[in-house]
Amino acid sequence: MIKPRKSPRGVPAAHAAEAPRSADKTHRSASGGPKPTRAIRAAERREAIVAAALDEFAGRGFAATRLEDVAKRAGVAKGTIYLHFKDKEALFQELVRTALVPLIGRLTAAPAATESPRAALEMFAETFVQEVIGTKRGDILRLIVAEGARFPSLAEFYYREVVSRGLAGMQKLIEIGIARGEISNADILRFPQLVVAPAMVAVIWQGLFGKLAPLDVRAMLHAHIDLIFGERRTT
Amino acid sequence: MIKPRKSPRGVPAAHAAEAPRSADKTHRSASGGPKPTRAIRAAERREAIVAAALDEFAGRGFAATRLEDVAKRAGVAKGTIYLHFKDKEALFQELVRTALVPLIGRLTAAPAATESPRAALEMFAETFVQEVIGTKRGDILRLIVAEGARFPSLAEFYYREVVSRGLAGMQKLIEIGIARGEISNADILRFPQLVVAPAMVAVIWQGLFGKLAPLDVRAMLHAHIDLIFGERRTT
Amino acid sequence: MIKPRKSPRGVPAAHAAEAPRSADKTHRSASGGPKPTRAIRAAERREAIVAAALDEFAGRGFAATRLEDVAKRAGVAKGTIYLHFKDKEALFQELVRTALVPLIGRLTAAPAATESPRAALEMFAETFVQEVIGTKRGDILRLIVAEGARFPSLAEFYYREVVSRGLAGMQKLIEIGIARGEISNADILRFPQLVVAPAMVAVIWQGLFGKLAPLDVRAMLHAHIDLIFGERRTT
Amino acid sequence: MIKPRKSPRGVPAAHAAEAPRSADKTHRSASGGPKPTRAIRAAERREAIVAAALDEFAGRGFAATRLEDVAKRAGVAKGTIYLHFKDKEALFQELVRTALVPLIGRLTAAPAATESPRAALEMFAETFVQEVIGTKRGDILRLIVAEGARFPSLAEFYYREVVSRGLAGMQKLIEIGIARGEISNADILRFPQLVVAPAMVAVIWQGLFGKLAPLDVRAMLHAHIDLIFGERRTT
DNA sequence: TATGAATGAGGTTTCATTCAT
DNA sequence: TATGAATGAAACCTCATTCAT
Repeated sequence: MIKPRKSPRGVPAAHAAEAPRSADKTHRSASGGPKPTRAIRAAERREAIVAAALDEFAGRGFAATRLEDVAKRAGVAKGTIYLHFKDKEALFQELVRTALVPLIGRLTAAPAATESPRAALEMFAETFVQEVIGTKRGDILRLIVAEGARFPSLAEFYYREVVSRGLAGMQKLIEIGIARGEISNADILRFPQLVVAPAMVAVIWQGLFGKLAPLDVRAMLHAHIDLIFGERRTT
Repeated sequence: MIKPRKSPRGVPAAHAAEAPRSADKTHRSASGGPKPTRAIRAAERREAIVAAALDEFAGRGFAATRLEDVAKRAGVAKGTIYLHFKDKEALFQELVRTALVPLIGRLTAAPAATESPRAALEMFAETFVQEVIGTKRGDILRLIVAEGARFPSLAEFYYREVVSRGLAGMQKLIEIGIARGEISNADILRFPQLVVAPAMVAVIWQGLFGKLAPLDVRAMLHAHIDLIFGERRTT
Repeated sequence: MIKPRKSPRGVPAAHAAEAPRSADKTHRSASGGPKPTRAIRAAERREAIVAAALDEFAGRGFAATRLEDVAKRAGVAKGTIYLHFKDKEALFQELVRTALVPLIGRLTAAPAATESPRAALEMFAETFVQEVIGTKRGDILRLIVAEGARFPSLAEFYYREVVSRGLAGMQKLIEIGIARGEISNADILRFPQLVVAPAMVAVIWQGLFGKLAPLDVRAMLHAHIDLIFGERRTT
Repeated sequence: MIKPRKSPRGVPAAHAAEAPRSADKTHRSASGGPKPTRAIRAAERREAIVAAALDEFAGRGFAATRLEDVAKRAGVAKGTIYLHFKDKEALFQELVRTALVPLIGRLTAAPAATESPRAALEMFAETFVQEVIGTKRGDILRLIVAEGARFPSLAEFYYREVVSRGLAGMQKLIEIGIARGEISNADILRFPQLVVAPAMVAVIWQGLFGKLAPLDVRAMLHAHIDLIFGERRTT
């Protein structure tokens, strides 16, 4: 064996992180289609790189992540990354951007789906707990919080694509709630951030203190919904 | 012992750092006070280093900060940093720790004001707006959010010294509010995080989107207090 | 001995670079000529590669030239170059060699014109000005001057095929001139380099300083001929 | 045998090149002065780097030279180079510039020193043979010829500081020669390059063909002087 | 035969850390 | 105690070369 060159002189690593995805040379694209064409293989590799990058960036932050580790984890050579991404920063930004697409879908789908604002918020909370908290999507959120200030274009993108849309959706919901008399505090309308704040804090909490003091996120979000709607919940 | 270069440009190590020197605050005033003793000068340098480190770390994150820049900003030589701190990581952790002391003081002082829970929260909000938002203290908060996951000992310290105490204080306040009938939703007691969440979100918001979409933090926090107390505010 | 990454699976290694294919000039014209045979197409590609290589090598030098750029300029894929040339160095050497053939032809043809030595030299000068200065051939000359020291076999080839022949021709010319009494300084016979030196210098000058201080090469070479023949020129 | 890394992006070898200057830790500055101060040591290191760089660049060209080799040869660490020079290119340009200073001194001193133009030229030739041909200075000249086209600012510098001055000096000399009737061909005045061309060619010749066909540079330059002055030399 | 995605050695450059002064 | 020149391990990125298609 070769000893890949990890922590210089036996310094721990602090971050369990191996198991290169052996790159499944025989894996066909998701559909059971014909044998993998070159294009399909390339797309798979690109995905593997992005997935590996997510793990590494989320675990170490942008500056401390080594592309060699990303490559190893993706099961490709270092140079291969550069066939798909101009440089480390492009990979990082692309990662966040592409990872956001399903996140946006998930979360903006929720409010649109239902009748009552309260039910919509509860569905949002449930979706958030299931699909964000403790998942890669949560890592991405924390990544943006952590690195956003250093990547203005990324912060702007995130604001434009996720934050402003999400908040606009929230405002719609709140308007309905106010109109129906379910929400009494009309000021919330000006600050839809108040509605989402506990979800953000939950993501951060789990990242920082999850090991020390796990948080019952679902219960917390429900308590928050009760607060907004000014009533006891039945559950 | 050898251990020449621990984490290259890198992060972790994860174990505890050194105990801060007793940091004599005995300032010689600018006017011709008693001539600065060696100890005083040393303490001043240490402070200068910490202050410079705060600026640099807050602006670039841990990994991307160069000690040379810290030294330059502090007006000392690179080597001097190592007379005061074991290594980059020790400086970083020390910085956060010492910077937290006044932060803790500030914020836990507020709730201590006794009149009404609502007044206490409003005072907390006002203090937060004035002393945290847009200040170095806000930078520290964001720094912890951004780097905490990579420094478990720091997260633990922060949880123990700030978070758990702050939340305990909040719980006391909420209890009083519930006892007085000012707060109707008793579940908040289980999740004092809900009370602080908007403040956290405000700090993050200003860091990421402050330029794009400034947030009226004071108004938002007041709206949140209204929400908690289930009534319109008079101001 | 290790020989880092050569032929990965014990493949023989492929001996020295090939002889240029007979380079059928039978261009298929754009209009519907006879359909290009495979051999013709291959020869055309090879020529395209060499032509592209000349441009790139002349512009950047050997080490700084990227085969990808050569391929792009030649309109072929990177791998195709390796179907025609063993490696980068073989392409380079081949380029210089094949490019020299017409150069040799051109210049040794000139002295062959028989009338008077002076007329021969003037014809040489004229040919040089028209066919070398400011052309690809000039680039090749500079390329040899620049890289020759790093490619002894190339320098040797150049010396054998071009320099020694050219100088021998010059000596013949000079002998005639001396015999006719047109050249009084017999020592030039020992150093035919003296006759060619200004031409070399002109090529270098144009390459380095042509932009800053253009040189009237033709006039300079004529002045030099006057010098050799010890008289004013009539033109 | 180990031969660890042949010529990676690079060129050849073709250039015996080791023996790091063991950096003489105890060597005082040239004068037998006091023990080396930090500044003196720093200057010595800088000189060692420049000297090593000259050897390497002259032997391999700019692109193919590895700074690691320069460092090794200079007896310093790789990083040390960057304490003295911004990057590889800065080192290269600085090297040529500083190396030119003594060259300029040498050569322009010569013509100024004497009475008759012929004697001046002969002294120039002698100086050139002794101080340039086969020396580091010759390497620099070839380096400029080889790389100048890729470093326009360097070519310009060389033109301004060396070429234009040298040619102006030559013109003065020629004027005197013409005035005295020693030089009959007045056209040379327009092309002082003609006077220097053989020297340039000699440098190139020795670099490319010196091993194959050594050139008696002194004799050649004398023959050239005879040519210019239209007479037999006595020596 | 032609392609170009993939490889990975190796190059330049950075920067935490040391240590002679 | 303070300095900052020096170190050298790594990081990012390039590009000659290979090989499956």
